[in-house]
Amino acid sequence: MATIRDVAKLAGVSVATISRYLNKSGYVNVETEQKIKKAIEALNYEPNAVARGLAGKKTNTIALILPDISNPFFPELARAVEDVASMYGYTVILCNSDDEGVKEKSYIEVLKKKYIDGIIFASNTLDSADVEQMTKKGIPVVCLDRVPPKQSCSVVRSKNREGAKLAVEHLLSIGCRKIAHIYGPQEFITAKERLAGYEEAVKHLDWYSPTFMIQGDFRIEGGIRATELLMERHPDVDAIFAGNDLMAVGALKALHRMGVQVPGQVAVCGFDGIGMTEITQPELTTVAQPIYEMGALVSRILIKKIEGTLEADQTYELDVALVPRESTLRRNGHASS
Amino acid sequence: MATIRDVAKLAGVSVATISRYLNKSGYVNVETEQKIKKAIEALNYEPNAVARGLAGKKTNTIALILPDISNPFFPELARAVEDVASMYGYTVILCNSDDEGVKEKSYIEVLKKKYIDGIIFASNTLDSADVEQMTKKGIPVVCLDRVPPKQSCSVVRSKNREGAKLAVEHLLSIGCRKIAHIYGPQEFITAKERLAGYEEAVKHLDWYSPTFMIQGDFRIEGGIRATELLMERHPDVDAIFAGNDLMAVGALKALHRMGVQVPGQVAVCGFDGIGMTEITQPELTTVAQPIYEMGALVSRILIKKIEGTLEADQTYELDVALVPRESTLRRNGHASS
DNA sequence: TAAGTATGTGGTACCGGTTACACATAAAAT
DNA sequence: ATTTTATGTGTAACCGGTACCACATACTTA
Repeated sequence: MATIRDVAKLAGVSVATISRYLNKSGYVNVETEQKIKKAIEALNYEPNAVARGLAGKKTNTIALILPDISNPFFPELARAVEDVASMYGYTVILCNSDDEGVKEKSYIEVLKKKYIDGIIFASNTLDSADVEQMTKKGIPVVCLDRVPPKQSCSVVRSKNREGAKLAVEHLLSIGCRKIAHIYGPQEFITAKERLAGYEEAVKHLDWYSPTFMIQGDFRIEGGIRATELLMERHPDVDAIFAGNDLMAVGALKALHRMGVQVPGQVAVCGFDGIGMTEITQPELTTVAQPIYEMGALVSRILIKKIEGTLEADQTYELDVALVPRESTLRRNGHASS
Repeated sequence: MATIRDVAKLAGVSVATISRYLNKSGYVNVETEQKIKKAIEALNYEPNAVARGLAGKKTNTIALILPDISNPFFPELARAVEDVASMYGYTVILCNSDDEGVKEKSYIEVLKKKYIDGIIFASNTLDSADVEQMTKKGIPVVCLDRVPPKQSCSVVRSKNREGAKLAVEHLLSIGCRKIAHIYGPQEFITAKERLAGYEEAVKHLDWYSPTFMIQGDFRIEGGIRATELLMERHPDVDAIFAGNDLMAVGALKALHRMGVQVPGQVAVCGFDGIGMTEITQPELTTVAQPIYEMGALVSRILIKKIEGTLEADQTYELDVALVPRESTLRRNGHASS
């Protein structure tokens, strides 16, 4: 592999000139430029990114720390992040934290040592102290769907509370009377907000009772269990709003096993808008987040922070949209009494 | 950030000794060791990975090039690769090639410049010349589910042909008479082999005809279209074996729209064993590949090649397993005539 | 005409590690 | 008593770039 000094020698100029030519920093004569071009061509020279990284403390690499890439929410997000990153000449390192603080920290250690240019957090454990520590060391951080207490970094999120209300309103509008909510683990701000939105939307209704709220785990299995428990406790429920799509899928599964018709007897609505919702039977109504756009945005923001084009830490709240599908098809008058 | 020279100064020794201590290469006196430890502690020293990379031409980074992480087959694979990699102290770079040669090549360019230690290919376009070029430059490559013509790298794959036969046999065993096959794009060796396996299994049966084989695109949409075409052409089909799960999901969707009962009138079987197969209604029978194990294996092999523990290029063929589910429930005698 | 400015280039220290080599000492082998 | 051998440490070149600074010309401008 040829080095910059080889090129310099062959072109008959100094390495400084080559470097200036490569980075378009400073003056280079047109004729010199031609000679350099030829030399580079002849030697098949490619500047070494590691050396550049060492000299310039910039590696053109960002990290994406998420709980688990095999959670169906994240592949699309990761794809968006990588698309944008590669468009800007950055490379993406993938980290699965399983939402465990220890793993997150250990990734961060490694990433710092590797002179990573910035980090996207879609994982949950980190507190604002950790984030501040990063940003102070000059490593930009952007968070997804989580807000460190003190605004210590930019944040991209979507309107969970509003989304939850949208879901409830939609369920009411199709004639549902008793709408239950399966909420996710309250460590997740998304789960908290969706629960809050649900409560806000239903608390004024006469049937309202905390017993309609039941905990899930943001996964299919938890959705199943919660639904079983719920239907036992409240056989009169005619709609389930799940805190995310996976739990909604679980609800669908559980109801099907119990022989309960969806949407005939119970309507089901999820949250997130993952691809899975289109392949269930019936297809699942969901409050869709713009997952790809979120990933693209978070990536773009990070890169702008890295390149100094963006200064202030801001919170970006993206709109969600209700996607009505078969699982909440309107009742023909004969809504449950 | 403290450097090795700071540590050396504080500990009152030379950088060489620090380096030897850090890498456990060469002698270091026990007392010196203690002094170094203290100094490192005091300065909160962390060796700089980029500098190490430059000096040692080893970055402890591998790349995973796949078509698209949002294709449901790959997240689990990626997770496995990353799990094993991080276990061995490696970091994983994610690349989405969309199966486009241009993108693959451009990723490879970047990766080479970054002194990446090795590459896992789960993408399809590369020919053996490209691979050879890599391996000659000392960058180990391991391929997944694709065999470069001349064995120029290690390969991990699964028994596609056998799997296809398994599927056909299973469908026959539950009483199916006319089994169609939706095959994937023939650029993919997996599609080719599964088609071959199918043909081999059915060509001796009296109803056999090439018209039972129909092309899909390895995605849901293609599965739908192929199924529509197929049912029009052959209303007498009583089983569909799809070349992958996504197309099987498409088949399920199409049949449902047509009002065809699954498995009552037509049984459906997929291939791959992605998570989605468990959430369709009916749940989908599939020939499951050990996706996680494949990822873990491919990652382990790559790292062994990097570290020189493994020499010869080998092909690892993993077993597949038929997972019978609702979409191929046994008929009660009344199979279609 | 002198000073100022835009253009063009080279020398070299530096980024933060690794490692070959030289050198010193103490213990073991001959 | 002398040569080996094992142990321990330091000097400095090197990995392959970047960028500051000095220096040389050629035009402008005052």
